[in-house]
Amino acid sequence: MTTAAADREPLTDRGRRTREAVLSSARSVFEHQGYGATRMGDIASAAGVAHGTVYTYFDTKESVLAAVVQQVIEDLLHALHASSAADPLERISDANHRYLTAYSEHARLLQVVEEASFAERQFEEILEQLRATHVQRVAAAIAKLQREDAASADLDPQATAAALCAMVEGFARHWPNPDANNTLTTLWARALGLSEKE
Amino acid sequence: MTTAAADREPLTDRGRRTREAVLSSARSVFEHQGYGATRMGDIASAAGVAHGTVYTYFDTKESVLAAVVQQVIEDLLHALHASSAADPLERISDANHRYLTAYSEHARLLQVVEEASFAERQFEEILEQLRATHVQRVAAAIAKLQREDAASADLDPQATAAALCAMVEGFARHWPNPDANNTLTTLWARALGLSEKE
Amino acid sequence: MTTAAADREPLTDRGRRTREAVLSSARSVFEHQGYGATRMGDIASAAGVAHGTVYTYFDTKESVLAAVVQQVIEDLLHALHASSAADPLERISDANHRYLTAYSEHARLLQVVEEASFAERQFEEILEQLRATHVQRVAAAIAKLQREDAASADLDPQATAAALCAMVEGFARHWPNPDANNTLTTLWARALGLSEKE
Amino acid sequence: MTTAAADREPLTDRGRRTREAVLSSARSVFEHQGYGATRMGDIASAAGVAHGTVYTYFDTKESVLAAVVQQVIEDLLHALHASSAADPLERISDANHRYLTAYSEHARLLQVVEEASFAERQFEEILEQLRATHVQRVAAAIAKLQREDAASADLDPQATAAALCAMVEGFARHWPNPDANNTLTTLWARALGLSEKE
DNA sequence: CATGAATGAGTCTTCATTCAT
DNA sequence: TATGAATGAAGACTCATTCAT
Repeated sequence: MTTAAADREPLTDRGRRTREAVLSSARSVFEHQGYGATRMGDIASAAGVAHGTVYTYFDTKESVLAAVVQQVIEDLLHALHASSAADPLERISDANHRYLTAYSEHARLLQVVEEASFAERQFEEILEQLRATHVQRVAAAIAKLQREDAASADLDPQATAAALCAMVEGFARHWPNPDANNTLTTLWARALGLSEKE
Repeated sequence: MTTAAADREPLTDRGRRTREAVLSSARSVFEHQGYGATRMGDIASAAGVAHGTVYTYFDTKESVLAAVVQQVIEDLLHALHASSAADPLERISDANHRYLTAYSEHARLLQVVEEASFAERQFEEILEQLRATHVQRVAAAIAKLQREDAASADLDPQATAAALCAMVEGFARHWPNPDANNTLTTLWARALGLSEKE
Repeated sequence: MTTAAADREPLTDRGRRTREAVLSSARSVFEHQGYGATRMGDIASAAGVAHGTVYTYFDTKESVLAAVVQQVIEDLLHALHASSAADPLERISDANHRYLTAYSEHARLLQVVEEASFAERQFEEILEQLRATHVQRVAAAIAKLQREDAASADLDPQATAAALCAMVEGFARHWPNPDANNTLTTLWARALGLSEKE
Repeated sequence: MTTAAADREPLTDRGRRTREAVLSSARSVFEHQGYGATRMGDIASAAGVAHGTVYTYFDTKESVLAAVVQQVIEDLLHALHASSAADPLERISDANHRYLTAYSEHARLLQVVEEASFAERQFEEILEQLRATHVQRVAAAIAKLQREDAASADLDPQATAAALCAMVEGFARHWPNPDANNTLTTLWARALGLSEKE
């Protein structure tokens, strides 16, 4: 609802192009060097602009990352929408697949955000928010499965969701492999007792 | 010969005490401020020694953290020993309990190590090594359960272990709660199909 | 030919209006923020024009202030004309009144000029010139009073004028109050020995 | 009562010497170049120390000036003590002489402080305080003269003091000449109506 | 061993001015 | 004329590390 990374919007096309170039270069440089090791000059060079030009659109290094992150977060939140599949198993597989895909694409940047979160509280909150959202959605999905008698009723949706989300995130972060989805879906299904149904 | 992060071993008793003080203060300061925000002077002040004294025992800031980390890693590796309980469920509960306990105790420092890992490759390797060890042990445990027919045979021990370890680590990091063990043990048991046995 | 600080004269009506707007905004901004703290962009914003437009009419920040100052100096010099009153006391009161009034009106800007005089020699000279003129006029007035036997003959007009001018300026700068004129006139009259007359 | 310019006190003799060198060089550089035009590096070079050494004792450029100023203000306040002479005229001459002497010695630095006062409020307050103190002391002296019937009773001590102090300060600032004291004393005496006595 | 002073490379950020459109 | 984007030199301040005592 609010564009947190407003800084200074370009008014012309040329400006728009420059800002995009800076943003895109920034993402690339951040991913390669991390937050702390990235110099504002690196970003400028990568974008092919002068040192000071970065400050035409962004106030600080922090706000450059914030702008980069905004897009990523939007993408991830988008990937978190519940699946509309009828079959419970498929729903889970679907959701995990979408999240794993999105997460993998942004994995390196998310790590950078985590690094930055030590220096700037803002990013800690962003990550917390993202995780909380993920857990909420999964908890809701579990509750729904329970109402449908498709998942074990004795599981606490909230705690279970937290654990399963941790698994997905951790898996995506440290063991990125193409088969991840199968493994995860199987484990989720078993953990939730999906096999009990019907 | 034994201590890898020794830098410069103290020769006198007084030296030994000073080094300990520095190390202990360092851990505390790192935990409170993070790696990047910690100044060598902060560590010195906290230890009640002069600025330069830290360099009597450690070559760099990095090596101070390395020395602090060493103890933590040893403790965590120790916690990873397989349980000797006879009951499979108990074995899992036992192992997770020990790891969660150890992890919680060192959670903040491990975060700091993660932060430092962006600046100093050394720490990235340490964390990777720790995770790999964790996964290996869990994979071995799963394989053993499978041989005992206590766990579903169709699970890939390696992949499953990776996912479950990710769950434990993520859970310990972001949702530290006292009931964690119950939740985790239940989910592990279901995921592994322990209930199928007998 | 007449305006010394012209930089670039506007050729069109629109230009004339823009230049006036910039000049007027500049004065206001300088008065509020001082010379050093004023950014060219602040002036542009206040005038409702683009950043670069200021440079259409002025070469440098310094020359903007110079243009602003010019008007002020003219006004002050105008206020320095000797009074035409017949009564000596009235002449003094009159002159001081006019100067104090003019000074008060421009007090803040004169302070700004003083600030700028540290960075740009030009303004130091302007202030010196203004003071010198003031002293000359007062010295002449004193000499005239002496010739009329209305002021003590043993006073050195030059030195006395310098001291009295310092008093007026200092008073106007640091203790601006509506009663200033009375106090000053009384002191001047006594100092000059006006009461001795008749 | 409080040492406002504490920053970081040296603990050793060597440190004490370095701090003094920096302070003394700083004063000299400030006087020559003004506040705004002085670079921290200029101060360091002048003191023969490395760039960073200045920061061993002072937090900011501002605090360097504050430390320099402190000594000056103390000296000036010291010069403001009332004269103990019996003769009223002598008392005035005495006091003015002392103040003019002290002021002249520090005139350039006081100008620099005035310059800095535009950027840093702290210095504005220091100058205001100094002026207020001066006025208070002079007002008290005038009141005393009035009680002794040595000065005209119809003068408002406060307003008169303000005007006379302005005269002294302005005179000292802009027309530093060796004869200043005679001129000022004469004018003060006449203005105060000292001649009326006896 | 311990101290604390000294070093100086490194970085972010500012902003007057220039320039393409 | 007017615009607003681009430039890049400049400077304050930090802090890990070294060194003289």
